[in-house]
Amino acid sequence: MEKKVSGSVINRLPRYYRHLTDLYDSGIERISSKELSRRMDVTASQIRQDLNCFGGFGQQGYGYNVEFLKTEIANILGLNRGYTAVMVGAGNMGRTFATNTKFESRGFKLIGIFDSDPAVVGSDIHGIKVSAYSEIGDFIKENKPCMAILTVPKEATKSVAEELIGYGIKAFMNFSYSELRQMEGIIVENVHLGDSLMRLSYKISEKDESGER
Amino acid sequence: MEKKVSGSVINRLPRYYRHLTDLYDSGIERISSKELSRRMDVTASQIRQDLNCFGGFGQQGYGYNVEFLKTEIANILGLNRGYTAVMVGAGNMGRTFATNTKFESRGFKLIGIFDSDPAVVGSDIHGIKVSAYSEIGDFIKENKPCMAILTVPKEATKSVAEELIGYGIKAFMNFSYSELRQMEGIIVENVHLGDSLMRLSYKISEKDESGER
DNA sequence: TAGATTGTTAATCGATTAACAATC
DNA sequence: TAGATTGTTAATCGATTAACAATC
Repeated sequence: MEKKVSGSVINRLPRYYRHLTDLYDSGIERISSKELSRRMDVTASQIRQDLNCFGGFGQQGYGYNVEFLKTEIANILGLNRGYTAVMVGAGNMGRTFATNTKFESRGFKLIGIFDSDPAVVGSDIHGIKVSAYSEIGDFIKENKPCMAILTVPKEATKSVAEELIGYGIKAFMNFSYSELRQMEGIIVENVHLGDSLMRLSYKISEKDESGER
Repeated sequence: MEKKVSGSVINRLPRYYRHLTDLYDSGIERISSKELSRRMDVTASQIRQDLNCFGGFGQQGYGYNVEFLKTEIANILGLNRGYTAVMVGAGNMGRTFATNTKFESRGFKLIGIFDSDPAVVGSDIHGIKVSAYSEIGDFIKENKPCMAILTVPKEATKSVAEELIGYGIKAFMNFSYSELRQMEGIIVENVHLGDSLMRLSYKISEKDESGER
């Protein structure tokens, strides 16, 4: 059995992937850990350590081939596995996230959107027709998506998640204010945009105070 | 000089605040670190260590008074300082974030929204009239907001940020795909919702593989 | 008072950085 | 070959957990 990769490393992987994609798109073919560290504001040592959790992707004296490394990280992240996802909640947040997010280049294909409000059922979001929430059970049983994005009011979060787990959903991206507890065998990413505001508030306060004295 | 509080602690503060708010709203008056640790899936030791970076808010044999602790954390986060913010970009993301976010309970008051597209200038978002981007300089000089939320296309991010820094903006919450580099004296929170998708993809892949063997 | 639970120190654990031999 | 830069080990640093005396 391979040794488990630490959460800190995994959290950094998407950022590496983004930077390599940018480098690739701007036509840069090779990069050293030193140059990448300069661009990303991290140490070169950390980059080499992180990558070597998964294998030796570089070459002494040369650095890393951008295209190769980008592809390897995509594989590590599982971005080419064609995972499918459904979204529950076709309100503002659901619409915006479904429309603005490049799902396919982040590992998922969004195959269904559901809402319980008859007023939005039938409308079109980014090429997907919103279905009635009552149909989600049959849809999941038939199409077997592994992930669900929850953009529902906070009161509904827990019960919706439990229902979907019953249908076989194994992972959630939860946008609602209500935190989804960790559950055995279920993968959860809670997104809290308000937390970023509070962190900004803290950092501004902190600076204000150091400036005052 | 007080010793600097570590980034790990600061990152956890908003989550403590959310949980205390929930406890308060459900009428719970006191809580022990042990009970809170159970609810939050962290260790009681960590909770006590974290809080004691800022002071002793509890009482031996009793625990913590929920209302008092909530208020103290709000003060630590600087949520009552009435910071003001402007938003640049009145597209989908801007609209949704402006509409769905309880700014005032996260430390900020949103006082202006700006866009360069004449088609959206003049429209109303959550009670705020969208102004022409060309007017933002005068607005900032007059109203002195300290923070700007960027929901602009990635090509525009860097130049907009530089312009706003010129007008005196000191902190950014950046939603665009393009990462804003750390700059001397400027506070930056980059939000990357796509990263959460990639982390989910990684975790699903990881589980798939362990299941296969 | 006795029981509970904090605040805080000490021990452990893990993550980051530094250093350098291997090697392209 | 000489120079550059990786992969990897060792050293450092910091964060988390455990333990317990203080005390409400």
